[in-house]
Amino acid sequence: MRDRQDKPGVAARRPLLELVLPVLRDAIINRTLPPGERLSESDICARLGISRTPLREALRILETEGLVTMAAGVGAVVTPISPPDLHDRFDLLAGLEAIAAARVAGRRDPETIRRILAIQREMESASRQGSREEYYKANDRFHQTIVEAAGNEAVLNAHRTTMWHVYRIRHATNTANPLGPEAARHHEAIIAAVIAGDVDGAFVSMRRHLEDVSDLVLGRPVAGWFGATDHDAPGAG
Amino acid sequence: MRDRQDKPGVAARRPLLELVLPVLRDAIINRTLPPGERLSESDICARLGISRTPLREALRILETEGLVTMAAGVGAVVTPISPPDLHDRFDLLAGLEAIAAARVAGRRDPETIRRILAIQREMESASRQGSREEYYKANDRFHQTIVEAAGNEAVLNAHRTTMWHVYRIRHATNTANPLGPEAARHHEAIIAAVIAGDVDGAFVSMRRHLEDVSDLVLGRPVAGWFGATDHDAPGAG
DNA sequence: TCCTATAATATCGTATACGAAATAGGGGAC
DNA sequence: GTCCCCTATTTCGTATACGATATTATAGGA
Repeated sequence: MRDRQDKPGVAARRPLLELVLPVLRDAIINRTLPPGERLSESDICARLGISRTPLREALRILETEGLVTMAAGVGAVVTPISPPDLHDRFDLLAGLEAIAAARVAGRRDPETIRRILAIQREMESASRQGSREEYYKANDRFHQTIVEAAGNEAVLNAHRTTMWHVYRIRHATNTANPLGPEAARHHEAIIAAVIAGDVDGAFVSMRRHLEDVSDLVLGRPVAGWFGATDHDAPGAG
Repeated sequence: MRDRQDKPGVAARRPLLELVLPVLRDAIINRTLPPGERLSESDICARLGISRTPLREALRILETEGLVTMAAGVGAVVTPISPPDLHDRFDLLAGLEAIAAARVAGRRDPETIRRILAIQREMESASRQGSREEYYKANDRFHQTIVEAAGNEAVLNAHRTTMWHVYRIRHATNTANPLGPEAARHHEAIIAAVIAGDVDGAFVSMRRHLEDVSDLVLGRPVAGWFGATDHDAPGAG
């Protein structure tokens, strides 16, 4: 624990919170800490080699982000996954990306458009080659690029937080849902609106696209969604 | 400090955090703690009669909400007000309420429509009587009702957090900007779309309305906006 | 007079300690 | 055999303590 930089020269003064928070967050997102898992403070402290003070600050932040649920006197739990909650978050995502798309359309920044078109070509290429992995990565970049290009910190933050919740169910949906050609057509509509500077068009087409994705993803529940309960353990039934 | 409920009967077990967080948040929103104010932990602890442990948890939450800015080793500061940041947040607000309006339009719940129309009449009445106070209150209810009626927890949360930032500049804008007749016309368009079940129409008209409000509010900076700095003290210049 | 370096002070980050509530386990009554 | 109650242990909420860093004040020199 005492192995922080002894030289306070360049990059010293890193609160343990900043070390611990991403670790916990990543563990929750990638299901190392599965939904419903009880988070014993002493256990985590021992595992991470820190005291409870910075850990509790991290838990409070995760609670604010919705990744952890805390009950007074009882403790912290990795927020269980609930389809209604996810539906709400996808809706929120639609609003966030719609605003971003509208802004990008309003700007018509050539560099941004160039980048989006390049990603579009990557998606087409991946689609032709049947490379699902590449396709999904490019798809992520497509959305991420638009949100970043909007240049709105508040939207970007809300988007990031929302995506953490989406990522948490990715492992179950990525392979399950072949959201290929429809998505490509939607993307074309969005891109066309952006290039044309059609603000309302970009706004509406992005919302519609994400609502379709939401229906596609949430309309097909996958085993394991409800988190670690005893009666749907892997291999059971 | 030892005056918590001795009877653990009904509503015991209230962490100090839950007591302190709203107090600090309200103080920031209503400018009892003005933008830029340094938040000395020991001072606040003494004033509130608590120890630093729950206070720091509250500060971390406020930091996540964007109301407080913390620098490692330096401490907490009430986040200064910045027009670009506010612009971003108004944009976010537009996306959130647009999604809410779209959902409300999709539902066409009679009770919700009835309520919205009632608020609309209140606004007209207040407008005729020139009662600015009543008008603004009804206006708040109009937006709040739509967001709540959407029934989306994620959107509601994001909206609440965003509104805290908006409230913080209310005192400066409420009296300064006569957003009367234009807003009324916008509201009519939104209501019409909701009643007609026109999802896209509600989505777009709500966004447009809030962008106009944003331009109106942020296009006219008011003294005091940049918070407590020495060189723009009241009466100066 | 202004700048710099050094020392004193205040404040932060983290660890630990303590009281209280919740949970778990065992024994007894029905 | 089942249910309930009581006790023991764990875990949480909060306070306090300590080392380290940032800030401020002070004194010296240019």
